[in-house]
Amino acid sequence: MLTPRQQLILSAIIEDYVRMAEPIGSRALAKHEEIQFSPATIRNEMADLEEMGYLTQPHASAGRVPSQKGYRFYVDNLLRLGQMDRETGEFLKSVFTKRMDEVEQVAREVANVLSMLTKQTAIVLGPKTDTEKLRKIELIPLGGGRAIAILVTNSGHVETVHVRFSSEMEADDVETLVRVLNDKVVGVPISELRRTLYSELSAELRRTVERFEDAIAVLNEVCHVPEREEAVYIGGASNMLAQPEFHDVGKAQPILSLLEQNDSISHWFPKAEDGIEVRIGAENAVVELQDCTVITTTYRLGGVPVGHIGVLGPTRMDYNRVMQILSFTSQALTDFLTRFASSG
Amino acid sequence: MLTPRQQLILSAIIEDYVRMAEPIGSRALAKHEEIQFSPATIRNEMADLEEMGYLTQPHASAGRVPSQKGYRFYVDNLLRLGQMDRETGEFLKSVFTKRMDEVEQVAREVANVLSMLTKQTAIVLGPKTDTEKLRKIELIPLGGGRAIAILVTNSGHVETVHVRFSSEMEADDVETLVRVLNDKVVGVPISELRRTLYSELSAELRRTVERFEDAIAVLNEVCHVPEREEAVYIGGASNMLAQPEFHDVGKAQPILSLLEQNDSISHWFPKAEDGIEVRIGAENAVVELQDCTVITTTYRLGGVPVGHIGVLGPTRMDYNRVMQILSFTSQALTDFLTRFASSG
DNA sequence: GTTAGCACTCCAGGCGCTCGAGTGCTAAAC
DNA sequence: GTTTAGCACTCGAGCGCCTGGAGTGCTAAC
Repeated sequence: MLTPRQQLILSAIIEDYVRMAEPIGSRALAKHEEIQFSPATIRNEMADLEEMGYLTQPHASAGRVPSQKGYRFYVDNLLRLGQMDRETGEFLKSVFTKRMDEVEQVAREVANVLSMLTKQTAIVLGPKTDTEKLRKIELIPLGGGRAIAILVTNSGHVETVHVRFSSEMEADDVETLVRVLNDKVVGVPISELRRTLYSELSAELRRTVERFEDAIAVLNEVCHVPEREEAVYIGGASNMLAQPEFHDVGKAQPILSLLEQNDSISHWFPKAEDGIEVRIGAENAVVELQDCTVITTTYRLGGVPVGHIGVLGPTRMDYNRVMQILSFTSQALTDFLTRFASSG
Repeated sequence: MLTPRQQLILSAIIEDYVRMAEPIGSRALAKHEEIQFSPATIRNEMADLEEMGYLTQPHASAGRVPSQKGYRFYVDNLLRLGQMDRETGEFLKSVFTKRMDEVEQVAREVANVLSMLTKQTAIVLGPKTDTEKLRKIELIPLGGGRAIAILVTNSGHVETVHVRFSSEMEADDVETLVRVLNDKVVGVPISELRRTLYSELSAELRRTVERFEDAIAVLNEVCHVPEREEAVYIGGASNMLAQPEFHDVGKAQPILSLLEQNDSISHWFPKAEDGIEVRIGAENAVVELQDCTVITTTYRLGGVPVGHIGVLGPTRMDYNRVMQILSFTSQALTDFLTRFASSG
């Protein structure tokens, strides 16, 4: 375990390094107000900290740089999440007072604001609409064996899905199908869609619809909706380039390229159910992120996690500030969605 | 005017420079098969070409680099758009044989494929849905003075818009409104929506609907649909970083940052109505693109331009190949949309 | 346990050198 | 007159050298 003094020094090194982006020497540290000992003492402690793996030295006559283990210890034990500065709080609050009718717009806005405030790359996942209940289904035939199914949820979210079937359906059949669907399916959560449709509808439809197979085909494609990938919104990917660690294009390119593969993001994105998750360097599953930190958290609707927000940057990151901002934003977004859903 | 020999040399320099990304010297040029004169002759011609502004020299003892004027002359006079290589053609064709039900999916796919094939950044705008005709309008009340209007066009495109009004509307009124809307508006192009609604509906609604103001509020918000920005899809923005001219992060960042401002893109994106448009360097209106070339073209639906595709990269770009690919893709996309619309 | 002092290490950056690629010019060849 | 060979010249990239400064580890004194 680290002595209080070692913890103090580790803290100071990390906080300085996050600001300066350059190795921190003993002399510089000694200038801190809260550090009352001489450079020599600091040097001794630094040597110990390095031996224990919390610090590294880029080369013999340079200052010290926090290792991943160092950051980890800092995040786990040293960080005291204080109050966020008023200004940022006010600003964040103001963002959610705008009129935003569509969830998509909200998510985009959050991604932008997060990236602005942190000067890093922000990622917003979701919200999942799985748990939302269906309000209405509409089926619009396009002719030529195609149709669009439109699903509206309680909160006013709209999903559309194109369906195909082998032949023309009779207008009567379509009407019947829509009526039956709406009878059975309104109030059912999207995630339950498949089960409900199969268990409750088959019999009914077989009786009432002439072209039974087509009706089933329609159902089948409608059932793809709950299996869709979560939507992904990215803000400030170019902020990556402003970080000194990515001044070398070769370092930055794989990461930006990773961010372009939208559908892979939800695979490596840490999705803790609760609280704030911090993945430092090699803790990330993906090779491209070995020198990055991803901090994420959840936002909720009706107490249930429905999506995630996160910030991506170099391991040299202002953990304190980013965690404060994420935590605040998550709460604000949760509140917003709650208002949104209840008024909708 | 340039002599044929000067044109030959300019061509060769550009084509070599596009491949090598390094200044081209007289010796290297003389190795070309189609160039039959000695380095000394080439040097003389080069000096002339430089004097006329078609070439520049990074420094006194370096080779020559094409200037913007040089590229412009090349594109206008020297480029003979030949046949695209079979392989690329086949690949592009295969892309459009996939099942793609939603225009959005098609656009995304095109952006990705274009960026892959050109190894540059690809941009897809649109398609505009302005000229599409309405097939159906649905109005789904959400309670609390909110509702969703769902507009389905002939081709199966779905637009949704959230509307608010001062108070509850009666269920009867909603029903009436929907019925009247559908009566009057089916078959009308989206771009004519506002005009049609105002000229044909006011009177009718005043007679039939109880809460006239609310109905008007709904119409008003529905009318925002045709005024929406065109959708923007970007593929391969990170390819930018692979170009040697953007190995300096400071050069690349402003461009990537520009690409992130989605709504500004349609302002600087060249939108020729016809043929292929090439904007070289300072021909671009935006400062960020002073060292870039943007090549764009149109795709159509029913003979009318409905959107644009383009490729963005450094001025040192394989104009020939990119123009071939864009031209082919534009045609393929036009064909696809035509099939899409006629079957839908 | 802490600190002052000192010798040591190592990198960044400036300087000078060389090498090679490429030029422009001149004069000879065609 | 046009083309080409030859040559002197220029310039930057790359390498080695040096120096200054920042930072360390160690030792000895407090």
